[in-house]
Amino acid sequence: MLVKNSEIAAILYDIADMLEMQGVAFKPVAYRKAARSIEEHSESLEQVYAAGGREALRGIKGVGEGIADRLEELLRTGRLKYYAELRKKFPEHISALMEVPGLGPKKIKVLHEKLRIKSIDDLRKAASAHRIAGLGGFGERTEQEILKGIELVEAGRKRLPLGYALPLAREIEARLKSLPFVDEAVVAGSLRRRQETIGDLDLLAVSKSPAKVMEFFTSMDDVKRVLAKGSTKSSVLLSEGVQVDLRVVPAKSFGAALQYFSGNIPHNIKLRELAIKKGWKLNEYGLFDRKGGFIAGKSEAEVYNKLGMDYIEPELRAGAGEIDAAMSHKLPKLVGYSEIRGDLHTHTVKSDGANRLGEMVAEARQLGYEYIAITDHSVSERVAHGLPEADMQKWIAEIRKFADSEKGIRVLAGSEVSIRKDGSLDYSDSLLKKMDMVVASVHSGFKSERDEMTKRVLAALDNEHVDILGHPTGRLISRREPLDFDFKAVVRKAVDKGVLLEINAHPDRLDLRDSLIREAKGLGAKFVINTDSHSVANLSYMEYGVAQARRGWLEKGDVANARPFEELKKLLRQ
DNA sequence: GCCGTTTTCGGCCCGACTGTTTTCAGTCG
Repeated sequence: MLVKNSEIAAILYDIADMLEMQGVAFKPVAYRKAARSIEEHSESLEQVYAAGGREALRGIKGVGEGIADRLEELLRTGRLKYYAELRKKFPEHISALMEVPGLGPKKIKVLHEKLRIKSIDDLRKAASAHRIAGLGGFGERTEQEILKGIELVEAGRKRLPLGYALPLAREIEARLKSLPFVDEAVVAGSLRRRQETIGDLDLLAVSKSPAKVMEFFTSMDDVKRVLAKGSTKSSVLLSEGVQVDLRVVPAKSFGAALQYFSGNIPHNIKLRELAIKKGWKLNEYGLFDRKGGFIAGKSEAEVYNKLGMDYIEPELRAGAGEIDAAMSHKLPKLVGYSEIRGDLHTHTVKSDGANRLGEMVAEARQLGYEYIAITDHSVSERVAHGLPEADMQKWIAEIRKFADSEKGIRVLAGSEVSIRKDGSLDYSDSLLKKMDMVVASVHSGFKSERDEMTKRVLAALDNEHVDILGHPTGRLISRREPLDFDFKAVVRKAVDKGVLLEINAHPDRLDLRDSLIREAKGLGAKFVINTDSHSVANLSYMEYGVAQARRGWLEKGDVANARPFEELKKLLRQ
């Protein structure tokens, strides 16, 4: 029996919803906190429990005596009586109703009790038949909103990968900035934290004429529906199905508002609790003393400093220990977006890329890089036109020849070599030895058992020619689960053998994920941020990889390709 | 149900928007 963290979290969220529908106070918050922290925990609870028992479960934030009991039962038996009991009180599909915007536990409770509504289908029928308007607290409008809400649910609003959401948000930001009555416009929310996926886009603007800004925003060409429109805050749904929220504040509140709208929620709650302890109040307008006197708010740094801590970079605002670190002046000095000096994992038309060697190198030069490694696929990647041994041999020679004629940028010849089922590599040692750069990656057999996969990856790391472990967990965001292997064992081996762990910057991968980066750093690992580019345009993905590294608390010194070539060389295996 | 340089008991973030309301509850982020 295998229970994934995400499944456990889903059960806890479910419990929270049901408790809320029963009108239970505070417990829902506690269950949600625990669910969230389990979701974000890098190690599977099964392993946590196997290794450290109940005490180890208690060590997870938000898990106290009560929830530890629930988890223990769930992990031991695969069932949870408490959950089953609750489920009996509610129809099977009722939690689906929570997905409908505008419906929360209170309204759902009324709908269930008065109209016996227990599914989206029931809801649609009741609303269409006008049976909902007239119910206490419900009216004509609510009925219409419910019908629209059902449409939204069924259209399936998915979370957007960072790499798709950020350009879109920047485009809207630029539109706002171009307005004469807008003094400032910035991307906030989970986008500013550079979270790997984004639910909706949040923007913040400064203006003396908020009404005009609201008017412009809600009547943009690509607005499909206006979800809310107020004097300082509006939400719209764009035609491509993305929700965008915009808030306007006065200049003196800009810092406080930016702080507030950048979140995340646990981070903000902690800050406000700190303010309360000092007898103050923190909201989006500023930090205020007992009498309502303005203490800070113009800049974010001001707010953090007055609360007794160092400025915290947005990527760190996850409620994962950053506030304690900021108070004791122990925050990392994060690797900067402009500190990357090269890309060590790229493809060309020789295998499955879209651009030629010369074009890739020209673009790298354009980006100001000191070096780039060309790493086309190895033989067993048939669909990716992986090169047979002899062809790769020639290709390496060709790249070398090209490299010799290039001034001002170093071109390294290598390959992204597939790790076979048995842990051996796709090319002979004699060929690997000739390469400047060997990126070893798993491309097949993703479903292998944990032990087998662990052995496979460990064996690959034992090959003395491997420089980098490519996209280590193999996950594809919302499409493919990460490989199951003993992460600690793999990291320890990589550290021992001097293999760099890749942070793959492709928006669909972002692999390693933030929590694993942090864990690996704790074990002494060194990293490299690569784009895995299959075209010149892909080289710009580097930004997302750096964001991921920053979310993993990495400093410049942790990242091999933030170093000049001579230093990088020392980090690579000879 | 969780948690503690104000607490092992008594708190638990805060404000905008909406709709159905004559002063506010529910939802959302």
